[in-house]
Amino acid sequence: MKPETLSFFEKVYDVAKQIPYGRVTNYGAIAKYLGAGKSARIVGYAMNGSHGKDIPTHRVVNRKGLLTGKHHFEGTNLMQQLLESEGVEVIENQIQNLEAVYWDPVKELP
DNA sequence: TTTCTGACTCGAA
DNA sequence: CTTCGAGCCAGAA
Repeated sequence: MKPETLSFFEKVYDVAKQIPYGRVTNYGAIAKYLGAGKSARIVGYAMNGSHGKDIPTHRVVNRKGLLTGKHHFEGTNLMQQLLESEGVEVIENQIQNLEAVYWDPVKELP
């Protein structure tokens, strides 16, 4: 499989699917893993197109641990509830103890 | 065809 | 200390 044939979105989806249960990551980390450290916004945009796929987009937040994309979920706190159900403490749309649940694809993936 | 926007991040003033 | 701008890719108008 030639990675060149995979568009940026495909790669983003591939990484996002590999986020372990109870962990979270940020857009910049995924972008950096893909070799485009400055394309964090594209990662977020890709999440917008992940609707209907098996992508746990609720595990992807901005680098501050803030649930910037929660507005794109149904209701007002669905994203937060999904994270809390996985053992992630979330207060005011912000992940608490982020370092404990943070998952960096650059370090965790080969 | 060009232009604009978006679930972001970082460096510089 | 705070504030601001530039860069990245893809899709829609």
